[in-house]
Amino acid sequence: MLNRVVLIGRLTKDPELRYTPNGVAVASFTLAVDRNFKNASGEREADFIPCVVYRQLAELCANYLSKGKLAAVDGRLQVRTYDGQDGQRRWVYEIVAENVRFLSPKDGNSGHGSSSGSSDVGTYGHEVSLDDDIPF
Amino acid sequence: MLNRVVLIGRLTKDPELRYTPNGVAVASFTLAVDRNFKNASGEREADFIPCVVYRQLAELCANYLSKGKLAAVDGRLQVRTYDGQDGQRRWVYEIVAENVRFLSPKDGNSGHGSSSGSSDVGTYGHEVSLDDDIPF
Amino acid sequence: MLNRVVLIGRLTKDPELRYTPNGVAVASFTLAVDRNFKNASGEREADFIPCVVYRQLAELCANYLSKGKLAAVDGRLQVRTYDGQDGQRRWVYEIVAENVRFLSPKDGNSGHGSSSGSSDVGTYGHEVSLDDDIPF
Amino acid sequence: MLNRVVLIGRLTKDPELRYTPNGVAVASFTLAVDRNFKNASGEREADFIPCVVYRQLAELCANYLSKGKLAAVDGRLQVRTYDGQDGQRRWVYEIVAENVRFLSPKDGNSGHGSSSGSSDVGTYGHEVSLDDDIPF
DNA sequence: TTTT
DNA sequence: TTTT
Repeated sequence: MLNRVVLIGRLTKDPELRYTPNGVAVASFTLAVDRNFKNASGEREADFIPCVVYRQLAELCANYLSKGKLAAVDGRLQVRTYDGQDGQRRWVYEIVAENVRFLSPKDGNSGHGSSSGSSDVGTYGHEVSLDDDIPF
Repeated sequence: MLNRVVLIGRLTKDPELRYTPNGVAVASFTLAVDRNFKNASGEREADFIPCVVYRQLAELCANYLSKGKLAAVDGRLQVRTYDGQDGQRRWVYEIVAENVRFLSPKDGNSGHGSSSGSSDVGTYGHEVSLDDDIPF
Repeated sequence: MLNRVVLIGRLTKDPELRYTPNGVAVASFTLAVDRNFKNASGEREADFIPCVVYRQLAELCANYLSKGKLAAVDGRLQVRTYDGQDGQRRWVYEIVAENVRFLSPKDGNSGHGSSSGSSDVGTYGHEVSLDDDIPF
Repeated sequence: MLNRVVLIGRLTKDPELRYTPNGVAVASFTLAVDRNFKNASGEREADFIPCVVYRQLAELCANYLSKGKLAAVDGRLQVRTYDGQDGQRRWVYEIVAENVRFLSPKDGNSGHGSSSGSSDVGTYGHEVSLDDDIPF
């Protein structure tokens, strides 16, 4: 009926970009979302939450996001089921992202690779949206 | 950093109520959350999403909810990990509910069991909250 | 950047249905959303939150919703500004609903009008969606 | 019944910190939340959304946030009513924040004022939470 | 009264 | 292992 998820976290790796047989872009990545409480031994753990994105937004994610980048994901929690090679049924939980916001400063063009870690000064919280020109 | 989930769906079974060794009530149930699109064969599928609730709210859920009842859950997605008896690492995904709203009419007192299915006329969307008297 | 609102409440009146000059249906209604805490004098107050819906969903709301009905709204908070006839600038806050779920049992066909108040036994939590057939 | 809002935007000004007669800290600020569509003249507008925060989180906001900073707010939409000096009833809409995430890099200590605009390299998306040590 |  |  209603299924709404909002996450803010950091990518554990660079996103993976694939294409479906019919050519639809699919990006997947995992967000490390820090919990806001500490465990028994005083450490702050994180939930590692898989996310998938489709179409144009997938390609934007593959371009703008990389390991360690901060992102906000707005979507729904989807549960898929499949039968493992051992005959066991497994469940896959993942967030199907409808919107992704890139919250890390854009990497400066200082010549090295995109997931270089320490980023130059740049803008962030910048606009990358698929909903352009659709007032309602 | 931020982890927020809101679901509306129906309980697939009566909730299970347990207590931790230190006496904290824990209720668990699965919500069937209908998707708002149909699959290739024209059927509307559902995501089956496990939820847990703690303390007083757990006991309220055990009292008010039963198989087939409609409920709204507001909480966060938590991922736990454990090692199966086959030496394989498994992941458990579940919504830790911070608020639960009971959206089905209260069962009338027509004498039979709680998950009797067809419920009498009653009120619903009624208030059951743990946050009473806390203005902010 | 990100603007997400989920509400569950009851309609304070029947929805109003209008059409823009270019023929787009617009439904508006106010949800009374009970707070989950009590005020100083022990009463539970509600927030009265204006909502607008466009296009096909507007017409569904006009058909399915009426005063007192329970509904869930998923959308964004929008702030419009206008200048009053007294030369004062005013602000309008409203939820632009992207999804609406009808949580009250459907009115039975007992012959009287739609906002008759006491509803017959019926189904509820039923599916009314615009997103049909759009898997992603 | 259920009232959940998540926003990401930039502060239009430095937060204002006050104290209630009984000594409760209250911070207020407005978030400029860019819309993800453009208006008729091709510009991207923003919704300006007032937020309030209480207690310890208020003081954290006053310390960490300033004009132009990016923040995420998780809370509820509250509507207050008051009668203006002109005898007219007015409504105040504001987000009562239950959690705030600071998404801008921390200002470096380069000696100048806090809202100096261009911030030095620093960490961001850092943890500032009131929920520490509360596992559930 | 509005931010990048 | 799944609900209306």
